Amino acid sequence: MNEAVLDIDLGAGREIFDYSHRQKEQDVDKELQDGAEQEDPWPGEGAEALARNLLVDGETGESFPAQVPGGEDQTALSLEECLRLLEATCPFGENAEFPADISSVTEAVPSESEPPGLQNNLLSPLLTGTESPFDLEQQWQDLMSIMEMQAMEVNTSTSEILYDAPPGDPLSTNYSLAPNTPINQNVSLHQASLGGCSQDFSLFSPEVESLPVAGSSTLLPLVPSNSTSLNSTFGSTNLAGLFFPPQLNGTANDTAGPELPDPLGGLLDEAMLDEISLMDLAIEEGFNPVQASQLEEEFDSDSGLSLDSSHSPSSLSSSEGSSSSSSSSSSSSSSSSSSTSSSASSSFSEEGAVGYSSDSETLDLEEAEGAVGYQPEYSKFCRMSYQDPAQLSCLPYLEHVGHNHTYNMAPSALDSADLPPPSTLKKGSKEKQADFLDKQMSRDEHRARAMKIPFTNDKIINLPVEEFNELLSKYQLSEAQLSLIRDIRRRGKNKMAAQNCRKRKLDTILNLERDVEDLQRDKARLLREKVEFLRSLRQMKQKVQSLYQEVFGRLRDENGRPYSPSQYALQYAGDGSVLLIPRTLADQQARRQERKPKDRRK
DNA sequence: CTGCGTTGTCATGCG
DNA sequence: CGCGCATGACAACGC
Repeated sequence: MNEAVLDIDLGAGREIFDYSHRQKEQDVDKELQDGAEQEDPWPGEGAEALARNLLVDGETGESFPAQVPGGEDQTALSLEECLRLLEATCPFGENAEFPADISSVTEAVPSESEPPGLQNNLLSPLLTGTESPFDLEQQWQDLMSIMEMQAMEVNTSTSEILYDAPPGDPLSTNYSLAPNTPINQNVSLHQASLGGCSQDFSLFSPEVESLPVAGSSTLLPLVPSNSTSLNSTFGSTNLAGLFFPPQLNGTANDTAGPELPDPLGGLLDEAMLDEISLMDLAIEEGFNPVQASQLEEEFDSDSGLSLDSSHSPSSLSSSEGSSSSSSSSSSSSSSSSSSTSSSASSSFSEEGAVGYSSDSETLDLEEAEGAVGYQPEYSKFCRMSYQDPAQLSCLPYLEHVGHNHTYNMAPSALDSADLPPPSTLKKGSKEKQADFLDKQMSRDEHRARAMKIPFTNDKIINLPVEEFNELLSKYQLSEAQLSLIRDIRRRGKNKMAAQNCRKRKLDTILNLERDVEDLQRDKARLLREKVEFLRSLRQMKQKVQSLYQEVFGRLRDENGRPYSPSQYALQYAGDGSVLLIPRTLADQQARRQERKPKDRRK
């Protein structure tokens, strides 16, 4: 949307920008896809190997002993490789500052309030958080928008494929799996990032999870260190909970997606894409506006585009709001075309008015043919597409064929026409012809003939002012004749002006429709990209969580017993070390950490 | 006959 | 002020 506004503010038509712009977009898309592919082959055994290495890694002096020496509350351990591994799998590229970003996985903290049935209390953190309703609305809007886009795209034969992914497409594969995927949908990742904090803070503290969302949920920046990006959209998973029985959400471990070799990584991936499976359903079974609107009401969505817009081919009014700002872009083309017409009208042609000849006319129609939707209107415009008045007047007999009300006709017709109305004419071939030709005459031509105007109406109308005055001066004309001539000229000019005006209006409408389609495509693309980002993000978080579990599970106290997740937590320190600290201490630090962003906002 | 789309015309405003 | 143009509104016309 912003793009469109910007486009218009620049005063240039979209046609000018679109090519290079879309090239760039496609490049970005490619890069994003590549990034997503790279992250997929997550080494399932990586965590294990990592943990093994951690026990012996003394490289940085941050290693931790496999056996914690007696009674120590804090145990330093190295997660350097863990971080490195995560960084390598981070879809956001080398910009990721992972030592800071790992703190963003605070929702992965084993929570004391978790149900006791979970294994070691370690599996749950990432999967059982509470979801802020704040994001639900946003997510729902996005979802509705995507569905809307797809309903439109499916209903019309467009060259652009949005979610009609090929059978091998990872996304679609996942989406179709989603409804049967028994995983916890209540994933809370709102407090995903605390990046940029130099102070020691609790890693995986449950307290942090209750933090209010610190950022806006507008766009998803590419830079992972931006905490708002992580906050923005992870509520989407809760959407799945709306549609699938809650009992499906309880069990954690399950099959991984085909493209997700690691068992843990696949979990969230499938869960994350639940909402997209709805989109697939919308495509395959047809979008149900009633159901959607009910759900929409449930979330009080204020999605920018109305659902009806995708179903009503002539819903120009519904799209006017979103495209009203783009009228200036179409007006630019209009002005250019009007200038051509004005310059053309200055040149005199023997017969027929020089009408609005827009170069964009054929272009419009051609593009409209391949455009998304609005096919009925296209046919309509085809039917009423403007005939060139000059062409028409060159073929006067054609005027009788079509639905053409023009009163222009060839000068030769003047000779055989009479003033009395056609109904008074008698039978006879000549009279019939006269009748026919008489019908071709405009009222003004009849009047001109009646007033014995010595030159054709065409000259009256189309001659430049100077030549026109010259012509008038050549003849001795009465005041009535001069008045009629002036009226004829005025009406003729106005007639052409009206035709041009209507043509412009049609062009404007077509341009606006194209703009709407472009914007809808852009919106769909952005939503797609957003989903991709979310998928990557969730995978990353899943990996961090599994690493946390792996590391924590391998910790042993002086008696060789594992630490209780309810009593201890791992904490990431600013210097790169990871500490094992009591929960109470971690909670305190988490609360301190929580207040800081709040104060900053004030 | 009615509805609708097309076209011409008029009135008006603007440059 | 006249002119040309643009455009909304209206009416006529044909299907």
